[in-house]
Amino acid sequence: MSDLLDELNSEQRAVAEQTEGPLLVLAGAGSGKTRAITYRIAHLIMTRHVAPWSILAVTFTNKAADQMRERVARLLADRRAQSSDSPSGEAEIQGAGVDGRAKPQISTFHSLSVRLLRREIEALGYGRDFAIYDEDDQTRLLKACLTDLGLSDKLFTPRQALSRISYAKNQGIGPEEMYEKARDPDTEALASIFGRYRDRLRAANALDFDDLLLKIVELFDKSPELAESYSRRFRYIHVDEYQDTNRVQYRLIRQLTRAHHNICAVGDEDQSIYSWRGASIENILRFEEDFREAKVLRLERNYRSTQVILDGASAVVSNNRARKGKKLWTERRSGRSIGVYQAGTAEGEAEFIAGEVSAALQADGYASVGVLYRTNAQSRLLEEAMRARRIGYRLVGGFSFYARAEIRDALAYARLAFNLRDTAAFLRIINTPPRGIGETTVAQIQALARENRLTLWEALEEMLTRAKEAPLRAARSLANFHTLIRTLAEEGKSLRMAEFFRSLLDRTGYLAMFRDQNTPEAEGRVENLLELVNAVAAAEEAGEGLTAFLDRAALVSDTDDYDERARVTLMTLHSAKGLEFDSVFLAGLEEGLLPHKMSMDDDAGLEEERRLCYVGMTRAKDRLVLTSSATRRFWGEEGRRNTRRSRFLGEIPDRFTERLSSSGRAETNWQGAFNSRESIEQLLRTTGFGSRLQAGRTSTPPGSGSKWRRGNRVRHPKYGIGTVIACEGEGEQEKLTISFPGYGAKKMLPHFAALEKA
DNA sequence: CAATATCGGGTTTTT
DNA sequence: CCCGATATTG
Repeated sequence: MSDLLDELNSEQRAVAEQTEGPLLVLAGAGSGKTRAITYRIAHLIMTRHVAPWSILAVTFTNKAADQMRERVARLLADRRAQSSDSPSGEAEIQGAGVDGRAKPQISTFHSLSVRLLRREIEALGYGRDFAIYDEDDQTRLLKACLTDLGLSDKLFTPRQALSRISYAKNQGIGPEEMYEKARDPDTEALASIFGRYRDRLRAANALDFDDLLLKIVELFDKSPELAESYSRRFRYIHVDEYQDTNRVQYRLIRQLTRAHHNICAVGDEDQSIYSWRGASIENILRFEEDFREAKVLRLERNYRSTQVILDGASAVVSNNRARKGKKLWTERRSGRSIGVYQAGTAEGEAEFIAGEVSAALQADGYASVGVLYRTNAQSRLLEEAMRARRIGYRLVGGFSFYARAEIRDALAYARLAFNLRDTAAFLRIINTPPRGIGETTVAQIQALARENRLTLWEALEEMLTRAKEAPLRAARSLANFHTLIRTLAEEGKSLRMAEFFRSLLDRTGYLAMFRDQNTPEAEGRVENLLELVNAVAAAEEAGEGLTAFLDRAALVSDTDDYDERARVTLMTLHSAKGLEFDSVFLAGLEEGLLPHKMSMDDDAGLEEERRLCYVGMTRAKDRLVLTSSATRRFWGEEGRRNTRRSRFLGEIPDRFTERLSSSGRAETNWQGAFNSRESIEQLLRTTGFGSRLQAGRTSTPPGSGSKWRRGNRVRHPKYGIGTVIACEGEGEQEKLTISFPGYGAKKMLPHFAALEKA
């Protein structure tokens, strides 16, 4: 039998073969951990003949889950095709059906929980048609709670309150406990807000994101038999990004492994960047105590980056104390030094990056480029610079499709039709489009609901009944709205999904509202809505029901629409985890930005910032450039503020870096000190003269045609002057062998090596 | 009740 | 600077 695992290195292979008992895999950046897991799953199915449905893999993002699912499917398909004597035989033995139960369960924590809860939640007194509240819904609800309690939003902004509530929830703390532990009146107030928030969520038969995990854990606590039965079903459990699990997720994992200890946790303590969301690095550090018979394996060979990038990144992260420590290595010895550039202004920084990106794209038509930054606010300047150079880019973060108002409105109609208790959906669309139900009327409904402990929908019906005796101005509008939603609820049951949505958009007058506006913006919204119908139709074709579709829409996140084909991607460091690019530009390496000022006061915070920097650096395969600006304007401030270079830059030894000039070329260290525009600018600045030198520079597209000949004298940023002794290949593949006095012969790609004729 | 004008406050990271 | 929340007008 041809061995599947021959395609792995020996460390990865060990991971795949260690199928029984607890296993902790410490996998460095770029060490092929996804590969190890996917092969492990395939190995379990193909070689160990484990039933696919008894395998579970949990990830944090939909993107990671999709990718893993795809890769496993491909592995299985390839192998089945290969065992040609029984092309269908094996599949049948595995019980491959169309119901999906024959596939391994690969999903995010959140979608796994939703799946289980849709089946089991009645045991907790919720209806199975529960709604999922996203941040938008949560904020509305929280504001309503503040009003209920007669509190102004001065004390806490809804956002602040929510984030503290969320943190508490993830620590497993409820309102009562928060109240008892409160040491100050603010926290006491927060506890009462929390309590009200919880009650109103429940009354709306709704769960917020945190509840999705919390409730399943609660359910398993309440019914150990149920936990036991799920644990027996999922006999082989994999957890990706284990370092990012929080307490609730940890408890869920413990519950699911109670019938066995077959857990394979994969993580990297150096990439733990979600402690602010309750993730605890402790989970990975104490794995061996939790599971006594645990085996620990390390993946330390890196397949992604060049040695110099790895060295630079390791140098930074090695300043952290809380880590198990590991040594990453690669066979990609040669590579261009890490570029370091300091611009005078943030605009200049963005222009520099855009220029470099453009050059990289010209040099290699297939190159992928990641432009990474700490805060979303930084994206604006970068976007502008990209547009100025007509570089196509994709922005991750910001507003995803399902976060757009028009899409959320349309979904709210569907949600309300499906679950009449859904308060957030009700409030969202009761007067969208305007149908004569104004603020005052809505307030009346809410008051009625509150007094009589009714849902908004029931309160609405009650008002209609009363209106028969005492006339009510908005009665007609309310009755129309009532009929509308009733009709939709009916249609939701009888019509096919795509039809239902088309009818919904039509009956509500929602689509017509935009069509009438006749503005380009409204046109875009119409298009989005039609796109939504397409998405619904596609889901229907894939056999997905309305609930499943709405669930998925609720759980999509910004990083999910990351498109592998986009060549240039702009995103935050957090979103970049798990991705890789040929070239990476890391912007804003300044004190206060990276490390961010909100987390640089204590050691734990600072270490997390350092890990963030590490994550960013290790996304790069061939080229890494770190940029900063000497001044920066903070949200519309009049003047610019002077910045200080990030301490992380100082943690990278000079031998791994090269200072870049504004043309993108490496500055020769001593000679060129004051002969570039950039350094003159710098001089003027430091001597107190404002520089008016503006960026009218022309970026020199590198390496067009073969300009290298044997015998050429060349200058290399790191090795100095050398002589070309051999040329091979052409274009991007062109490879030179160069002899440098004192370093010997080096092979290098001029495209990456920033060679200059000397 | 809806549409437009003005004001004030806010940015760390997100499933 | 950009957004949403409020005040004012039609």
